[in-house]
Amino acid sequence: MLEIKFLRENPEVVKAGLRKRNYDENALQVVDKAIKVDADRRQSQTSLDKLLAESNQAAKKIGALYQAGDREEADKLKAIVSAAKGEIKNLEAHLDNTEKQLEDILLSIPNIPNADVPFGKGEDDNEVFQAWDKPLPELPESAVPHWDLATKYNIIDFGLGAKIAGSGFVLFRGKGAKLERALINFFLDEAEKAGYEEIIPPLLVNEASARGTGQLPDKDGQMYYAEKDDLYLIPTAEVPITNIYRDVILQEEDFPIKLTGHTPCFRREAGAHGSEVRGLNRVHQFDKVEIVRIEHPSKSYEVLAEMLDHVRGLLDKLGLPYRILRLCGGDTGFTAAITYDFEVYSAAQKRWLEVSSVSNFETYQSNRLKLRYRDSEGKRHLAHTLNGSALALARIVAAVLENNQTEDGILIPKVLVPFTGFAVIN
RNA sequence: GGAGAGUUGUCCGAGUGGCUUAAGGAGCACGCUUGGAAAGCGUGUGUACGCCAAAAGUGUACCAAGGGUUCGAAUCCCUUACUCUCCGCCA
Repeated sequence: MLEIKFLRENPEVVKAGLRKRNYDENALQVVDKAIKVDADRRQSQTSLDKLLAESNQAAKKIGALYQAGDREEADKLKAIVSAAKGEIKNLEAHLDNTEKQLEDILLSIPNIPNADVPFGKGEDDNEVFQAWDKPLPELPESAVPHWDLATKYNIIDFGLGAKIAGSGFVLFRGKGAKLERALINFFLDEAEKAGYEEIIPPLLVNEASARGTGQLPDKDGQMYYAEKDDLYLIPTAEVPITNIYRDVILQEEDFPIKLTGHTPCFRREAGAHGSEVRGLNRVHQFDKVEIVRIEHPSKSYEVLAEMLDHVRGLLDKLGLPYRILRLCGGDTGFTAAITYDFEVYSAAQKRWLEVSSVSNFETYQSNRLKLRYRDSEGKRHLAHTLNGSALALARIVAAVLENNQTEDGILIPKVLVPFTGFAVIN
């Protein structure tokens, strides 16, 4: 969430950011509301602190009086302090209430988009940041989408996924499973080469972690929730990995922090149907390798560019046609300051599929996480957090299967062959 | 799942209602001392939110978390989390 101090001092900057997210004048009032509640909060605290200071002093005096044997005077003072307790209780309740109200308001305000983020309402307004400038693959008439290839070669079974778990769950088998595992290992090895430390985190997280990275409260309902244990299945490795640094004060020399991890990702994604979501296009559980960076604010945009390069490299090596979108204000996620989406061309479906989303959250997550660093003068500042998919597996599999299909089978990209142990699925 | 013992600052560790402003030690930083270092000595050493134009300063809260008792709680009571030991179960 945004820092109240920033909001108080720069209300117009915040409003300009919210306009980019298509807030109308009426909705913008949330900013003034926050400032008003904050003023109330500070005033309440000042009064409460004063009362508490007085009562602390009185308590001390009572102790001294008892020790001096002056019970009468002590009892008199006791009566006075007791009488003031009601007012303290009231003020405490009021302060508590204002603090909660302020937090609710702040949680409802999304991150301020970076200046580079284009205006726009939805996905149609996203800017093509880097187009695919070579010809798109041409497949023969006989080419089929990946769900048909999956059945033809018996490598992915959607029916069994549905039988065992439900619609939206898939089962990989044989060479399909091996391909999935090969991609995971390839992505992890590439991340390791780029200097990322590999993490295997818990796949279930507590509420504090889900709040820390911003899945709660705004994305409640998109996560699977284990009620008996009050735990959430992770929608992305970003959640457990970034939360390593919840409530942490780093030293400047701890930067750069580069972490990666493969996890299954669980998403409820209610309400989608049709060909858009067929096959692997949208599933409840998919594998993903994530890269996470914790950075000094002065470095975060440099690092963002570096992350884009890393993802480009992966797709180049796999030989998949891709383009990069810069998301517009209306499509940029709640917690991100800027997001670049990578889309891969899936030639049989003739569709672009999102396979990576790389974002700089600036201080929005770190403020929730209380993730800070100490500068050379010993002052504390919020760090910047960034993350990106490198990459999301299911859709990559779809594109690899479709784009590389031939009469004689599906050709495995060269870089993957050492990981799969076979060069063709037939 | 059952029984018991714990959780104090950067770390170790004392602390059973007011002489605690959290003892003592270690670490760290700075200074003195030294040819230089070690030892020794001295000083300082957290987080959050207020007040103040700001710095200086100052107030409040924080002894796992949240509630409660009391004029006053690290200390007493309740709930929860986590750690350890033993038993049970288990890949």
